[in-house]
Amino acid sequence: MLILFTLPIALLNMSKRKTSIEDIARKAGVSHSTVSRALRDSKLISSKVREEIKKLAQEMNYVPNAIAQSLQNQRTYTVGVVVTSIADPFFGELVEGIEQVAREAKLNVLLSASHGDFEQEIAAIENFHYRRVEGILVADSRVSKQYTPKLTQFTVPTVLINIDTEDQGKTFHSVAIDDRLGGSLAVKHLIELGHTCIGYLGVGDGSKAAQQRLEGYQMALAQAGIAQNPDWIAIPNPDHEIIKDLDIGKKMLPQLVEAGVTSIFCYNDMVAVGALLACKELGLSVPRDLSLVGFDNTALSSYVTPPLTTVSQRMLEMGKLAMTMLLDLSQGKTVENLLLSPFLVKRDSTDIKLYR
Amino acid sequence: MLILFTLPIALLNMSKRKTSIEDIARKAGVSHSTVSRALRDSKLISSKVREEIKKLAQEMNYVPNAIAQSLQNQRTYTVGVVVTSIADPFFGELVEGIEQVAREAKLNVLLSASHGDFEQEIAAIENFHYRRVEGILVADSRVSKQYTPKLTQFTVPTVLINIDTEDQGKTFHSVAIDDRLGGSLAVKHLIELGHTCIGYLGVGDGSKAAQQRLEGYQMALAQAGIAQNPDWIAIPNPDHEIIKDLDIGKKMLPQLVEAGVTSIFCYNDMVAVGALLACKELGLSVPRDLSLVGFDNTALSSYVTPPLTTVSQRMLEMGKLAMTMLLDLSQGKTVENLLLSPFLVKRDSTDIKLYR
DNA sequence: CTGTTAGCGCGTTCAC
DNA sequence: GTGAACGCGCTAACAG
Repeated sequence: MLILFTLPIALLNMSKRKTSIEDIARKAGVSHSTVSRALRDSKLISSKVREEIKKLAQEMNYVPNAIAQSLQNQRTYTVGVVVTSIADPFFGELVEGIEQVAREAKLNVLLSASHGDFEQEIAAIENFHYRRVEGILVADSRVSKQYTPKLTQFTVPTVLINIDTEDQGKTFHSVAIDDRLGGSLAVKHLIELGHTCIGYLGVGDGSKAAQQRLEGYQMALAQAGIAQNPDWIAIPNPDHEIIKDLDIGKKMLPQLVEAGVTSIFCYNDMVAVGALLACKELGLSVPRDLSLVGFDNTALSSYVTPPLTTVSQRMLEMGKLAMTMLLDLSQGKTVENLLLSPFLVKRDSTDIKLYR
Repeated sequence: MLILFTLPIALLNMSKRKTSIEDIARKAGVSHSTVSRALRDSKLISSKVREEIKKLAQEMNYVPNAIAQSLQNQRTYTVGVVVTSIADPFFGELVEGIEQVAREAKLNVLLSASHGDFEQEIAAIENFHYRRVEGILVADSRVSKQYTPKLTQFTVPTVLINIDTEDQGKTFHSVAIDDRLGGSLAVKHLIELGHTCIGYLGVGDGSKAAQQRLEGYQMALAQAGIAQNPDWIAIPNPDHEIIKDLDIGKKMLPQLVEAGVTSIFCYNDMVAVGALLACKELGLSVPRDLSLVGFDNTALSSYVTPPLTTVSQRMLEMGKLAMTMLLDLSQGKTVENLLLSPFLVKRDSTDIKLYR
């Protein structure tokens, strides 16, 4: 009878359930708390039995159970990260940065993709909450403003990345890139090269980035006292089917050339590459006939011909800073929102204006 | 006395600790198990108190504790993923695929980067074990063979991605790309275009991929009955300082041209782009004077001029398949290792051989 | 239908 | 130095 009962239990233990401190306690003829102490190098335990228990644990290849520990410690050593798309090299860099400093702080990263969908973003964050993460990072949500009501319930430190937080409460913190400065840098560079007919080639989403880069463009022109021409600004109608940035660059370039610009600041590298391709079709030489500046400093920008002058986003750094901020936050420190300054990367797609 | 004791506890509850089913049970005047059942829609509970409890839970904005549930269920609904670098767009795509099917299966993804370091890979996997993940995915480890001894201890289903498993035991499973076939596809394409002097431009790491792509090249030539020339194979000395793939392409191209090839199969897109740049410097036109084939089908390949003919890796699909395999595994199904067939993407860097 | 009890694996008093 | 007992939050078995 006794055998009939112990057999299946033993089988279960062997097959699936991992060894616990109770298992090794039984084998060592001590109590489970002695084992717990021995494994944690408590000085209360005689060094003799401590070594013995450690050896035993090794043999039974014991692996402590983080779940049980979490329940006891009230700590999960986990942070949650939400990005719109993992495949986007941009967010890849960002997550890399986050993971690096998380790892140093002995924290693990739980990753979720929202695909730009509001529902999925909320679901991901609630799930993180459910799992008791110790911090949350949300990157580049376009629907961020709808967050506020739902998110204020959350007690977990949260930092938003590349989201406009000007109108947010004190609940959230953020690190973002200064797109206005970026646009301004690009245009100033062109001005320094002697250009005065400078175009802007943008995209039609209503994003904060799009708006601010354009503002940077206008600011730089105004500061230099250069007259602005509406025909030099090309932005596709937002009603249009969503087309790829590359195609936007391709299709919109001719009208700017037509309008007489000698240089163009493009919303991003993709648009710039599109413009570059269009130039080739038109028989225009870059930078001889037309100077082009991109934005983002994606890997792409250095491999096209000619390599693109562009504005660097520093996503890796943003990830590191955001995670560092999260760490500070969970230690009760007060933090300041960060607005990172992008910088110009000069390559070969820009040159001094030729007077022909 | 009683007040002195309850006050700090109450404060603690208010400040940090989230509301538990016990909290809401107390407020509702029922037992905690009644609350548990009500929340889980047990039919044992009268619909009246069930609704009442649910409303109460809502008000106290109760969020169940996944940790406590895990301890009880013996399930974590978590899988661990190890990649060498998250920033690499390649792995970004892979992880995207993994996350997509994980999400459908209600599983969360714990992400770790190894940076190609053996120690870190092991550490990541042990950490996953410690956290009781329900499955592990490891991508592209070059030191995979050293794994076996350590990893056989693990009972968690594990699938290896893009790792040669021919010599591995039955403990692990894998999905990988057929590099040999890929190389063969590329070269066959060149043969069909009339080329007979076909070069191979490779890299000097001793990876399985490097070796098998070269084998594919040789196989295709042999099958077509085309004579092989050692001078048409350019592979940098592995002793050299580790240089970037792009530079390898740039530096090694001239010697192949010298040797008289009319087309080249490059180890990857990066090498091919390097070769492309070198061609420009030499005044060679691609594909007029020289046809070039890459490997990987990175975003890059479609944006250079001319767009690169290349072999597609399908990382997104690999991620999906690997995760699906993991799911099957944890359901006790028997699975077969997968060897994915890459396919050729024809673009503009290859053309029929011109007789001049 | 509902309450009581036990237990998931572990850390931690509090006694001995 | 060591063991017994309790609690972390929850589910499930067993009583009523």
